[in-house]
Amino acid sequence: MKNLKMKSARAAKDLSQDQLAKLCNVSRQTISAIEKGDYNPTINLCVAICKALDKTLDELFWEE
Amino acid sequence: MKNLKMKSARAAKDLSQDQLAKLCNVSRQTISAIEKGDYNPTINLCVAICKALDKTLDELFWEE
DNA sequence: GATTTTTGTCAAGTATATTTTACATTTTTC
DNA sequence: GAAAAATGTAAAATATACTTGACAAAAATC
Repeated sequence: MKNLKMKSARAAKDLSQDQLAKLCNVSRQTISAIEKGDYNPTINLCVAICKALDKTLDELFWEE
Repeated sequence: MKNLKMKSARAAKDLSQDQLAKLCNVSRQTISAIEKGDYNPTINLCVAICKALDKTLDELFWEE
């Protein structure tokens, strides 16, 4: 499913997908696919995203 | 680096690598490699491991 | 101390995360 | 409302997560 927590955390930092992608050293398409919920990123990428957005793993990638 | 938090959470549940692997539907070698810190699992696998060990992502996979 | 269970590790193969290029659509800005 | 920026998406290629099978070493059990 879509990752709206990530999308809103990115909005809160006023970053485009492309800017976030560069901060994380991945392609824009990868960021897009993760927000869209298409796939299953690696933990290292999740951590990079969290650090770029000042969030933790539980805040962005945990569901009950 | 080694994931000692995961190793000790597994010990706390008295599970072998093989038993944890079965709970997560992966091979024992994958669990071994993650504990050893050799590589970079996907977030879905991390979540499966957390649920099997009654921990959250931050507890097992977050570093400052 | 012999047996069994658990763990480390390697090599070759398969599945899939991620990239690159590219174009269309939507949203923002002037 | 035209121009620019941001996003959705698709196909083909590449990198790497993960599997399978196998053997040796270490730790636990008797």
